[in-house]
Amino acid sequence: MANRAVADWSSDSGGLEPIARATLQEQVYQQLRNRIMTGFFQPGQPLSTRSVAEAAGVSVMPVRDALRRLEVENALVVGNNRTLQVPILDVDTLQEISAMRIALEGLAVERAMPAINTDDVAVLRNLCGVMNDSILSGDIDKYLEANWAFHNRIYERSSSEIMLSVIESLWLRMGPYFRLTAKDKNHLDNAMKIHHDIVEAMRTGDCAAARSAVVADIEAAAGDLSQWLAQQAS
Amino acid sequence: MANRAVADWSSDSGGLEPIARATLQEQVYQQLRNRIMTGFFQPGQPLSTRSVAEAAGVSVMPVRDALRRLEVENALVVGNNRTLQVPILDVDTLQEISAMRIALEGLAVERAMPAINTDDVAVLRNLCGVMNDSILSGDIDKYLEANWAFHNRIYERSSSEIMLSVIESLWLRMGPYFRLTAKDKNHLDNAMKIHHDIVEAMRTGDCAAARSAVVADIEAAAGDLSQWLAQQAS
DNA sequence: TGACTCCAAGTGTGATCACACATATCACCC
DNA sequence: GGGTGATATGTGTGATCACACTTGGAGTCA
Repeated sequence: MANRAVADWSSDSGGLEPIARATLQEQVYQQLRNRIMTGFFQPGQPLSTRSVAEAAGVSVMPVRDALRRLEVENALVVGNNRTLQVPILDVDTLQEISAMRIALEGLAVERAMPAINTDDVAVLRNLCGVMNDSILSGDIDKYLEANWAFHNRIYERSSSEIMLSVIESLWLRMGPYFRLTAKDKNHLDNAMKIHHDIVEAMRTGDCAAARSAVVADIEAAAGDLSQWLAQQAS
Repeated sequence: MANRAVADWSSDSGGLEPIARATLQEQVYQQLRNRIMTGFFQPGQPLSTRSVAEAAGVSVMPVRDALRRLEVENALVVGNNRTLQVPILDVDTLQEISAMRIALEGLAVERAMPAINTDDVAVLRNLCGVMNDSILSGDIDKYLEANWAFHNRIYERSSSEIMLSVIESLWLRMGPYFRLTAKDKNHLDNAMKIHHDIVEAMRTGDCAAARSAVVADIEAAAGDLSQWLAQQAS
C-alpha cells in the first residue's frame, strides 16, 4: 500500500523538474536586459512600448512593466518625448559609474574571498580560456558573456544580493559601450593579463591582490572608454 | 513688432513656473516611498495592489507600476503568495547594506567636498538645529526628515545622479528601522555629536575628517540596529 | 517665399475586464 | 473523527479600449 507509484513523486530525486514559470513581463525584461548588456542596441535608440510589444508579439502591458523596471535600474532613460531610450554615456557619467564600480566591486571581492574554493578557481580559469578562445575567433558576444560570467562568479560568492543587483545595474548601464572596447586588441590583451592576476590572487587567497587586480580591470576599461569617447567627440 | 507681450514668455525669468505634471503612478510612488522611508509601515506588512489602490482611490494600474518600481529599488520584496511586502531586516542584510553605505556614501562625500561652499555649511548647521529641536520635542518624524535632508544635501553636491539614487534606495531599505534607533537617547546624542563633526569638517574642508565622520555615523547606526535586532531575536 | 494652421501618427497613461493561481474555509464522505 | 474535495476569496498578470499630449509634415494664406 505504501509502495504506490505516487510515493515516488514525493522523493527528492525522482520527481518532475520544477516548472519554471516565467511571466511575459519577465521574459521581455530578460531579453531586453540581455540585449542592452551585450550592446545590441545603439546608444540613444528609442524603445517605445508599442514597438517593443509588436516585435515581441505581446500586448503593451508586459512591455510597460519591463521597460519601467529597466528605467529604475538606470538601464534606460527618458528621452525627449518621454520615450525611453538607451542611455548615451558622457565622460562624467563614465567616471561616476567607474568610481562606484571600484567601491562596490572592490567590496564584493573582499567579502567573497573567504568563500572562494578550488572549484571556483577552476571555473574562473576555465572562463579565462573561453575568453581567450573568443578573442582568437573574434566572437565578441561570447567574450562579453564569459567576461560577465567571470566577474559574476566572484561577486555572487560574497552572498550579497543587494550589492550584486546594484553591480549588475552598473554593468547594464555600461553594456552598450563594452562592445566597443572589446574590439581593441590592446585592451583585450591587457584585460586577459588582469584576469589571470585575479585568478592567481584567488588561488593564493591574497585578498589585497585580488582587490587591486579587480580595480585595475575597472580602471583599464574606464580609461579605454574615456579615450574612445574623447576621440568620438572630436 | 519684436516687443510683443509674447516675447516675455521666452525669457528665462519672466515666464510661468513649469507645471509639474505628476502622474498618478508618480504620486502613489512618492507617497509609498515616503511612508517606507519614515517607517510608517511595519516590517513584513503586505502591500497588495488592490488594497493600496482602494486606499489611494485610484485604479490598480498606477499602483502596480509604483509597487514594481519600489520592488526594483529593494524597498519592497515579494512575500509568500507573490504579494509585495515591507522587507524584514536580518543582521546579515544589515551588515551588507551598511558596508555598501560606507563604500558609497564615503565616496559621495569625497566627491562632494570640492563643491561645498559656505551656503551649504550654513544649511547643514541649520539642519543640525532642526534635528536638535526635534529631539527635545520628541518629534521623530521631523528628526528623520531633517536627518535625511542633512545627508542628502551633502551627497547631491557630488553631482552624481546614479550614486544618489543607489544611496537613496539603501536608505529606503533601512527606513522602517530608522525610527527604532531614533527612540534611543544615547544613539541620538552620539548622532548629533557626529553630525557636528561632519559640519566642522565641511567648514574646514578636511576631506579625510568628513569621510571618517560619515563612516562613523553609519557604523553607529549599524551597531545600534544590530544590537536591537539581536535583542529582538532573543 | 515665408509663416501659420491643422491634421494624422505615435507616444505614455489609466481604467476596466478576464484569467490563472494560491490559500483558506467548510461541507462531505469513508 | 480525519482525510478529501469543492468553493469562495484574494492575488498578480495580461489584453483591450480610451484619453491627453507631442511631433511632424502637408496644406493654406499673406
